[in-house]
Amino acid sequence: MTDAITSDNEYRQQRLANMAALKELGYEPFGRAFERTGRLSEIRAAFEEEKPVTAAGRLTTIRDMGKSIFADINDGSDRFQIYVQKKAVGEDVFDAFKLLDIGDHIGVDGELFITRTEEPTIKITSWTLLSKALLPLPEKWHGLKDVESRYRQRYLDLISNPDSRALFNRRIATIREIRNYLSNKGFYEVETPMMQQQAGGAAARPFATHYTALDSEMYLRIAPELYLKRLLVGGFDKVFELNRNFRNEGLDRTHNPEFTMLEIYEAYTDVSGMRELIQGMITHVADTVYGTLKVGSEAQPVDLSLPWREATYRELIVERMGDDWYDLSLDDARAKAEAEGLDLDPAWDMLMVTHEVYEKLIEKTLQQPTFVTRLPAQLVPLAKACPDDPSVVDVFELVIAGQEVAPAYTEMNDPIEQRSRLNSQAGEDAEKVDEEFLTALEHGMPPAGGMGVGIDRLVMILSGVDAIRDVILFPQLKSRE
RNA sequence: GGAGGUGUAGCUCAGUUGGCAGAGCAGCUGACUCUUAAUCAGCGGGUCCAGGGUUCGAGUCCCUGCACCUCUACCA
Repeated sequence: MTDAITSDNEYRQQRLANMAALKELGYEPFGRAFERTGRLSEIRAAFEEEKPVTAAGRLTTIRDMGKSIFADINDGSDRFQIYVQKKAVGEDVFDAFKLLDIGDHIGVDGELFITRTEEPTIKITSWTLLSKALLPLPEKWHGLKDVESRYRQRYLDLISNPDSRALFNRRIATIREIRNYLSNKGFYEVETPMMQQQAGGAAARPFATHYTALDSEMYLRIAPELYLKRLLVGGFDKVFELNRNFRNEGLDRTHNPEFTMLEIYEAYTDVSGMRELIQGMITHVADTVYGTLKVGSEAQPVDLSLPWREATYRELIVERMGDDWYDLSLDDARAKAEAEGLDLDPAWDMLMVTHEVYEKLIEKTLQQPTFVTRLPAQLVPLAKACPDDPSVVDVFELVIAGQEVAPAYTEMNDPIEQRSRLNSQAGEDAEKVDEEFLTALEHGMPPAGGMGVGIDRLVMILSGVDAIRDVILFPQLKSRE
């Protein structure tokens, strides 16, 4: 099955024979550029009976009626019916057409008409072979269901499963609309290094590689953050980067080792500026791509109507675990959490127990968009403290459909404080601290709000799919050797 | 890392108690000038994921491995 990619079976033999026969008749099996009136979707949109058109596409079905043939071609924009009549094209051209197989790319000249069953159709006068397909397509009715084949041979999935193609069209449109939105707000899109001497800006195991010319170890970035902040120092007041991050960690339903991340930084604002921005951005995408603010799936409906709920971390904990939660002794709190079915590490303190409650019992239940604010400072070492309470930080986590979609910070711009936090984070690996970044901060980074948005996850939530592999064209899979 | 599930024709799937390997679509031959999952008649097509084992006999039972899926654990 999936490993028989170039298997030499009867289908391939038959198609090779058809190709040889066509060659014999003067048809070049692998053609060159072919000028068409337009995409099939454009031809359909400008349909006019008796209008001459030139079109191209892949043959997807053939209905042979004897002296006339109906077939469908598809160019990725649309499917369109063509009609080949022996009387109209002549016997030689007609007989040669019968040597075509489903999957072949052809170009056609003809005239538009509407059949008795009211199907817009091209009645062809001539056709050209553009590319012979030597292997068959998946079945027309059931499509390609085998999950592994759908990922490994995504092209077959895209050809035979219209839902999959539609989902990737939405992903493409989502990314385009995010860029439009941010560009219209005056943000500059920048590109910063994906290969870094130190993989900073997040805590994750990086992929390591070796740069031969410099004879040095390099890492694929786990986040662009530290470079984007250098640009804040350099005078870019509104920047974003929308591109790939790489993390050398496990694979599962919601994690792919390379994933698409949007990071946004804006000078002279703070976390509340980010809140306005993300609400505007996501509702813009929903409006323009989905045409509605009611998105997600039937099982996981999401209503993006504004305003979105805002709740402090503490409020959510108390709401779930009772007014007295923060007055309980560690033992009593543990007992209460365990009674809720949580499995707690004996070494955990109150902070960790409480956070386990948040992650396991609360976050997953936040179906509608919720800004969780005022997180404990210990959990978020790189954000600024709230002015009225240094034990909590001025951040939010936007949670939708039980998933963290966008964390935002009022960014740390004090180089002294930043250095001490990075040092304590690095522990004994002092060389892991990005000194050049700290130097940049000492030149003065304006106060700023910053935010990260996991694009794959956003697409999953808006489209209501639950596997990240379904929104990444070529997800990571193990080698089959 | 752990547990469970799946793997059969190009594709989608059946396969009973261990007893000749099945269907639909696709392919091939033939019929058919408005079909659209075209229809009708006929014909081919298998490394049953791989490797061992049990048995007179294994797609089916046992062991090992591989891939994929789900749950779980780890992962700021």
